[in-house]
Amino acid sequence: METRELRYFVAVAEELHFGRAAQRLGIAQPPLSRAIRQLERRLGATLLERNSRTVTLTEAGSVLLREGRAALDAVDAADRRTRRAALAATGNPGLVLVTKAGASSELLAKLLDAYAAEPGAATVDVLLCGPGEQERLLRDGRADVALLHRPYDSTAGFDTEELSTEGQVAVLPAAHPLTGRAHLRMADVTALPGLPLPRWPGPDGTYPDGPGPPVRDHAQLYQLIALGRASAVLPESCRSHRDPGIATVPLLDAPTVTTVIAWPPHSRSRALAGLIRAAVRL
Amino acid sequence: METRELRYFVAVAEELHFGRAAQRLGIAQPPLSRAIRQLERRLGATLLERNSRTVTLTEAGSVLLREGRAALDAVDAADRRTRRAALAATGNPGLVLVTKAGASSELLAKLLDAYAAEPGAATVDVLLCGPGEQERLLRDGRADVALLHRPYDSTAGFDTEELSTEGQVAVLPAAHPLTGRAHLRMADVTALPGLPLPRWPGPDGTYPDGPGPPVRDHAQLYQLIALGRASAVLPESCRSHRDPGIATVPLLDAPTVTTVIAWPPHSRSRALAGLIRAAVRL
DNA sequence: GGCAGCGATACCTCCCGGGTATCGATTCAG
DNA sequence: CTGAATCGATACCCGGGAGGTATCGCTGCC
Repeated sequence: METRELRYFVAVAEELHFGRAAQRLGIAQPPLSRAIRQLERRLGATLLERNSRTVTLTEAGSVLLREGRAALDAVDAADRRTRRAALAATGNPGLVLVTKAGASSELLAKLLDAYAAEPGAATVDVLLCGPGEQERLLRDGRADVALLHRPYDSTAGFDTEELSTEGQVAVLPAAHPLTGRAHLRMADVTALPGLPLPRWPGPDGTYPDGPGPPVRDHAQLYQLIALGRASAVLPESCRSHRDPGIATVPLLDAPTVTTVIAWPPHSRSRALAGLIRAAVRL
Repeated sequence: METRELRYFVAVAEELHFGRAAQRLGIAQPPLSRAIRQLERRLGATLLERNSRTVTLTEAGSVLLREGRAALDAVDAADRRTRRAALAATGNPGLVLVTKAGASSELLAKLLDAYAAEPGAATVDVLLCGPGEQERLLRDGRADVALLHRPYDSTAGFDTEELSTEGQVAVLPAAHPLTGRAHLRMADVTALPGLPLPRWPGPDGTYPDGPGPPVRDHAQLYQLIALGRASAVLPESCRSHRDPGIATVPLLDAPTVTTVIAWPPHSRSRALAGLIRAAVRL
């Protein structure tokens, strides 16, 4: 199986429309139809059910979509990491660390300081992204290491070390009556009239249906909360974000959040090993 | 990057010889040379240092060898799992479980019994292989789930659940004087005159240099021990293998061995989930 | 210095990936 | 019920590139 075929199939499987998929791939529709047919013949499997009006995935098709994405990520990672390794030979053998924008900022600062203080430390580029994007960046080689937050982020397929564990707090507009309480329960927060929990985008960039306002990062979220349009449940460390319009109340029964440092298995560069060592020493 | 190019590069990087690599790939040498050059041009990296007499890997080349193997495994896995999914639609949605030949046999028997007793259990094919091969089989889709033994096997990149932990024992010929002792230490066993520890093949199928006899599976090993030609350090459960020519003595300071059930992340078939559930209940 | 081994180059062939034009089926407007 | 629109499949053509053969050039080594 060639990566070209995989890319074609993934495009069609995501669009469920040969014309749009062809457009996205920058080719005409007929060669795309042929390529998919040929792929099906070679696999001996029907991947798509097409009745000239709608296209749907078969069982085998969804397996290939999932596995094919992973395989394409692995190929992309091979490409990028090789390029980086070639650059490293001439100059800058840096690391790329990715984390959610607005999360674990003091932990990250401490980590970067601790690592920079080590002899022979490499430069660390910090990449901020929305929630759910980190796994992707780590898998396809755009990042070398990530700070993830269980149970929100999945650590499946990565090596990890736990860095810290913390409870969660309710984040409310400062004027809200509940801010006077010493503590709350999840049930108090999930159904606040007029203060829905926000919706975060999924891995594909689209927002799930629901009542809350769509939100891309923590800055947006804080602003919406200060405006009295949303509430949130966040790790305790978000309290370091001082904002007069926002108050936090401890939650007794929210799941604890574990911050972990994660990296792709088998990647054992000296720089990465040093960063991980610095992290576990924190 | 196309998988064809990756296959070509991996072949050359493993053989370090264009002629042999071309033969292995079933093509002539000139197209292979061209393909590698083109790959290097596109990556903007020198992968191989060649001086018309010897070929060596550059730093970037070893990165691409490691990452490329992983990517090819992922592509192979996509291929195989899609084929299996297509077959499953027509008939047999079975699982393939891989474990080291001769290890954890009673645990495996209990697991298979427990799972088979569940309603709606799928058929489980058991694949036995040499040590170090399991990770490969799991990564490239030839197996769905494995029993691994830490710290001997690496679980990097897989999801795992611990099943059991046990100490290790020295395995000696029955006639050996040390068999009378109540217990031993590692130092007593590693340097036994005339009874070297065996050599297991590495992931590439070749044997490391050393004194011990090369060994492919546990049956061979037991035979060599009974013949007085080798000794071994194995998990306690190997005592279930009763053999009059063989005796075991507890080791006080050997690392404990943890048997884990491991599967590729993101693979969540109903059958696999059931097997894992049965395993953790044991 | 001649020879053997090995990778690179030159040059040719042919397959296959991609394009355009068109067909056939299905859906929907009116 | 009919015509138009939409969409995937088919027919056919073209060009690039993958692969083959012949050969060159370099490098150790008797």
